[in-house]
Amino acid sequence: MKDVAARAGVGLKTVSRVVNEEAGVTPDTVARVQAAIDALGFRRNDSARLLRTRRTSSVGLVLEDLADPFYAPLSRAVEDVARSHGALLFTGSSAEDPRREQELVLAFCARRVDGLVVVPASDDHRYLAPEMEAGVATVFVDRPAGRVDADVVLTDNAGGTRDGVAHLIAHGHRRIGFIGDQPSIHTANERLRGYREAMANAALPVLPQWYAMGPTTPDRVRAALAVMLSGPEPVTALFAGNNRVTVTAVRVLSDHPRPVALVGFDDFELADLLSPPVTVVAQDAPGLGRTAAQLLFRRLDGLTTDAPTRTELPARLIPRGSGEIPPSS
Amino acid sequence: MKDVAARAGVGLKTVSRVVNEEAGVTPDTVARVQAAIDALGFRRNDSARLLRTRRTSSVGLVLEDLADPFYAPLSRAVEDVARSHGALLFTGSSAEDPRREQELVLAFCARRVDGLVVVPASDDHRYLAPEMEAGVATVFVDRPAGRVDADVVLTDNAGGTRDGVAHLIAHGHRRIGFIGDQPSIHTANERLRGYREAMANAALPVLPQWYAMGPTTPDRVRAALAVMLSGPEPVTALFAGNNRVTVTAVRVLSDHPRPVALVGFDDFELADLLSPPVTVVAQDAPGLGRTAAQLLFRRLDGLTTDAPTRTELPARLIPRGSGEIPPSS
DNA sequence: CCTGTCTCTGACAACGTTGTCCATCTCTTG
DNA sequence: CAAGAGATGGACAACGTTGTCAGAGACAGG
Repeated sequence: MKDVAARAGVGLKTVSRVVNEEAGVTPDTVARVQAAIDALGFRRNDSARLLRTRRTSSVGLVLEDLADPFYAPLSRAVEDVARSHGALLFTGSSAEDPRREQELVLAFCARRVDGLVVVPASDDHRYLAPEMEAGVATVFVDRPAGRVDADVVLTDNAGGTRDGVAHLIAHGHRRIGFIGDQPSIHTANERLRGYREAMANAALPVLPQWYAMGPTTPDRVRAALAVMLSGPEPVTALFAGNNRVTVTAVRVLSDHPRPVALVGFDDFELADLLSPPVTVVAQDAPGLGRTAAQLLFRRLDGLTTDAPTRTELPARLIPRGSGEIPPSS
Repeated sequence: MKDVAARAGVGLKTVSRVVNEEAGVTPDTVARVQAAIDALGFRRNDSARLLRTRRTSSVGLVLEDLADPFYAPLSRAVEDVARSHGALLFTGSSAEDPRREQELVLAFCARRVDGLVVVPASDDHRYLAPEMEAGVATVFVDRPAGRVDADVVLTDNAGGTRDGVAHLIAHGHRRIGFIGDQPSIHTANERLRGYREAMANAALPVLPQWYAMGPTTPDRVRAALAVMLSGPEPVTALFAGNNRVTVTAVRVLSDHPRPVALVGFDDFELADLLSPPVTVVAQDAPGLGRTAAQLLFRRLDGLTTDAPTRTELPARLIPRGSGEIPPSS
């Protein structure tokens, strides 16, 4: 910038004015400065600029896995909102590791991002309190924040599961299984709760061998399914607590002698091409991201200074076939 | 930092030394400073730090769509490499729009990223030349750079397609269709070339109605397929030029009276669960990202100052069933 | 006790911008 | 013609950090 000023024969501040398109510069001078800028290939250093203005026009996004088909559209939605507000996006994957989450968040804060969108991997975010007090707007998405008061955008996991299980009950099922993720994950618990509620609403018992919570690796899911499908009171339908469970269940059930109804939480591409097409309870991943980001910018722009809010987006049942299979004994 | 220094009763520089764990500070002083840091909740401002050190420890990633199932793993791989080098990642989606690509790239450069990984949306990157000269390491991935000399990491698109089409030929097909993306996209052209070469190698003719290039929306693909499958010389097999084409083709072909063999470029989740399971030519998306990022950091760390390189990663044929269907007339 | 060496510490400038404030110049108006 | 107003331009400090360099003690040796 110094060089540009020298070459154009003007003061430093005048160049700054031209670069920022401020008023009060003669067209003639503007042209001279512009020429110098082009000649020198000058590009403003935003780090310095932002050091001065104390706004970085960037937000940080921490999620579990950038490559996960559920989170990828979410991050794209956050990006789109950020772009429309002229902000750039830092992204990072926590890989479900609380330490990595914290590292990323603090690294973003050290870069002085204006705001954060976080899919929590931990249940204790007190480490964020000083940052939030210092003015870093923060929105948690998909899972609630832990021990800190902040905006939260969630899917109605319990409600969605309730609907899905009720759908199975409406099709005549009485013995329904549930396989969910580790109980340490909030959404997994909520879905289990929805399952229990739906069963209770229909005055149906839940046998201990009918539900399983834990890591959703294929072999664990297989094992859990084997238990549910055998014994004197085998399930005639399964609610799969997430994507990975659904996929494994499809594989297992296609080899099973008896047809078993299936509803899965989370939609996935090609669900309608499988045989039978898979009935799912779909979350609105882009909606989560969009809502969270919009909330964030509303705070950043000072349009909201209300107390933190909790938003729940509905999940939508999409009947496709596998959830409408009648019970068979 | 000033506050910390005041509170600890030491000089500014001493605090800086403690924060950076530099040697030459009495343990006693370190403790005092550390206490002040904790008490004040101080966190170093990296923007300022990096303004001084002229290294931002961040890289920018521009790709077509963060939410695309092909690019998501690629970006995750770039992120992992960046993390292992202590760098953070800016991401942005160009949405296949050259103007957006340039905006993003220049915004990243204004932030003074150390390096860039770019999936080009344009075929002219001369605008990057000044930045690269100024020291921004740049690697292009998935598609070659335009009018600028830089590192490039590609998939062997032509070779992969050749293998896929040869596979169909080996299974007895003589009339093979090809549906690809817009000719303005480099990979689409390469794949078309591979198709032509494979046919030529087997001394097979390629009728004009057997191949189609253009936007890969479902209805256009449907239309193209309808043409190929009708007439006096209908194709008995199809090579689908990308993911979206494959999916649409699966839908159309499942309704088709005559079985038609199918090989698709790009693997996708659940391809093995469809009936028939879909034979694909799989790219190594994480490999592309990893290779590109490693190349980037090798340059950043000064381990390589050679001329820009061109790396081609092989594509791998995965037979699953749909590509092994014999011709039927 | 003086000198030299070594260790620890701090003052100061610099990084590249922008905000503040003042100087100058050119009009307009009384 | 003087004075005021408005437009234009520049000097300087500041943002929060680090690199450079020199000062202040401590300690050993002559």
